[in-house]
Amino acid sequence: MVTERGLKVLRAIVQDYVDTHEPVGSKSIVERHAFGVSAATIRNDMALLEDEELITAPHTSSGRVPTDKGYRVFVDHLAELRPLSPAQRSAISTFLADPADLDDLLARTVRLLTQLTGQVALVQYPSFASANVTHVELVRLDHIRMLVIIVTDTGRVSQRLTAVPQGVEEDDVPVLRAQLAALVTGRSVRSGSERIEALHASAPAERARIDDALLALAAVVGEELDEFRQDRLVMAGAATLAKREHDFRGSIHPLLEAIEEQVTLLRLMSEMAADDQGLSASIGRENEAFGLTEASIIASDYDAAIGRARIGLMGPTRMDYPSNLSAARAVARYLSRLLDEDENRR
Amino acid sequence: MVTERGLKVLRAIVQDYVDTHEPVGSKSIVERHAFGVSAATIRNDMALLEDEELITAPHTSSGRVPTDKGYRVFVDHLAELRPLSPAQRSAISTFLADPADLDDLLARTVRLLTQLTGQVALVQYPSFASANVTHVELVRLDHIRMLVIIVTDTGRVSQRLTAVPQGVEEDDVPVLRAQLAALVTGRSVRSGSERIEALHASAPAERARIDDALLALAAVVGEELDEFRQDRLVMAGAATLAKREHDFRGSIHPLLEAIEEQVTLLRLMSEMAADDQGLSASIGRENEAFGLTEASIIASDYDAAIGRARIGLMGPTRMDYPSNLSAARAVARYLSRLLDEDENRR
DNA sequence: ATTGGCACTCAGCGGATACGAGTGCCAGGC
DNA sequence: GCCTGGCACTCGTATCCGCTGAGTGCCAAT
Repeated sequence: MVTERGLKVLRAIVQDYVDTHEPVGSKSIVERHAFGVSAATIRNDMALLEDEELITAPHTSSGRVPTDKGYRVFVDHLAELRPLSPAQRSAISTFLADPADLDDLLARTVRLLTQLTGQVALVQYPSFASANVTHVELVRLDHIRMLVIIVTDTGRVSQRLTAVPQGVEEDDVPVLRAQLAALVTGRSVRSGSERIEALHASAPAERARIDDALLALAAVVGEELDEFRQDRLVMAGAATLAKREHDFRGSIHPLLEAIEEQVTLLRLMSEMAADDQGLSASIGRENEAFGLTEASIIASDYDAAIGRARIGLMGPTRMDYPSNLSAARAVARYLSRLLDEDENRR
Repeated sequence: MVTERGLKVLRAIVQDYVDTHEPVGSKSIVERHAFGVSAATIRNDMALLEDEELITAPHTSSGRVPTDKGYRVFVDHLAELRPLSPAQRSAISTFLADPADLDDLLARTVRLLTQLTGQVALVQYPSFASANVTHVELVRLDHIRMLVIIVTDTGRVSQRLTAVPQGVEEDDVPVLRAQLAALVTGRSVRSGSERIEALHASAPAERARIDDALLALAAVVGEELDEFRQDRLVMAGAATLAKREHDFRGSIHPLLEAIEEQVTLLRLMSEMAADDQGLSASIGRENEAFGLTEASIIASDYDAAIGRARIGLMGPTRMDYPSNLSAARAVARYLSRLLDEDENRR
């Protein structure tokens, strides 16, 4: 069992270690923090913390370093986040002012986050899976080339150029357009995609009555809708890793891999359990299943009109959790507000 | 003046150094390469090469290492590129088979290149500046939200969701569409963009006669066209850098920076002068103006229907030029062929 | 429960030494 | 005139050694 003072000692160790990047000893603790006790007492507490595997000594007779478990307890018992400076607050609002569209907003958010924290920033797109299709547009470019455009109520637009081998006459376009629209407009992306799948899976006899061109176009629409269902991620700040590679036991390779393999990070971010404030952290070896053992990821939920998504930060296990959590939360809140306004304006 | 054998010695030094990553001495040269002379003779040649600043000794009495200038001479006097292995050849064709569209093709190309060479791969999009606008489509989503779509003859499509504050009635859409089309269809991206600029710069009296909605939409079209004129780049393989950071005098930071700052790399790639085969290389300090001094970039032109563009590789100055140049050339040729076929099919 | 004291441990540092790969130069040979 | 073997010399790297100092664990006293 860890005592009250034991927790304070742990906190001091984490803070000092994050600051100095050096194992912290009992003496330096009493010097830097106003504990009312002597170094020897702290030593006793540290021995207990070591029993609990919250801290560890890199070598006999050296200062102590928090273990992953220690960081975990530290984060869970965080008294308070470090509030943002006024400069940081104003940076958020100026940086995110007047976004052109969602892409632009999230691109700026990710740059803002990496600038505020110096860490790799991750911004997850809100999922479009539950968005509703409002428009399907069909444009005939020439005899066989058609342009299919899909718009959802969340403002996402996607288009796809496709070739219809059997060719399409200009006169047929309105009919095809209406048929496609009947298939998916007003429906959610998910259900639209399912209907198209059903269409292709239907009995040959039934399918024979359907125009081949329609079938081909519907297939394209289906593919596009499936793309809507995939989560997306934008990132920034990878360059900052190079400066601090010794923070990652020498190799930033796993981190760069993860950055290129967006899928891993997406899964990781989705699986993290958030607290009541929407904040979450995954520390060190807790990420082992995702190929990361020397890195921590913290994330904060934000609310878009469509649903929740997350923004996150990835950095060394030994990161400044109070500041980073606080920055992530502040940006997430601001983002939610912007997206709500946006929703109301429509 | 460098003798014939001097050149052979330089070649041996570059090859061995790339292989072993260690300064190469006169003795090891006569061992590994079938020179018909003794180590002392090689030493004399090396002294000459050092006078020409093609090689240098890291410290007195150590083996020699090629200088940037040495690599340059090596590349310029490259007798022949190392031919690709059959496995590599077949990898190219299977990897690039049946691309869905240009984006897909280039995304695959970049992954292929990084896989073939283990370097960071760069693929420049062909410039759309000289493409011609074939369609402008206008879709009314609701009273104020309009969707503008632009298609070029090169198959690139782009769309933009925009709000027209004064609102647009459904009945007005065909007129507006026709007016926009008159402005830009059939014209090149460049000239279309210029006409729209002229429209906005025209005298107030004249502009007063133009519908406000049209002006707003034309502005959006103009912005999109400008975006067509910007070059784009896709990259892959950044993760491979981490393993080899000591190849870059310790810091891969400038490289990661360059990767995040795509603009720099784009400029660098555009400014490189290609030889008659379409190959080019920029070595070490030759890239100083772009913030890179420990890296080399090699590039190979490829022909898209629209015009030339480049694919490239970025790696340590001490890279395997014969193999990498050869890989880049092979992929570029294959890419050109695919894009030509594509053109013919239309 | 806390404290001062004390013996002990061990990483890091600087200096000394040995080693060896590689060079430059020279005199002699083809 | 070019090539070669030989030789003295240089200097980076590895190794050992002893020292220092920060930090610990434990104990007896408060």
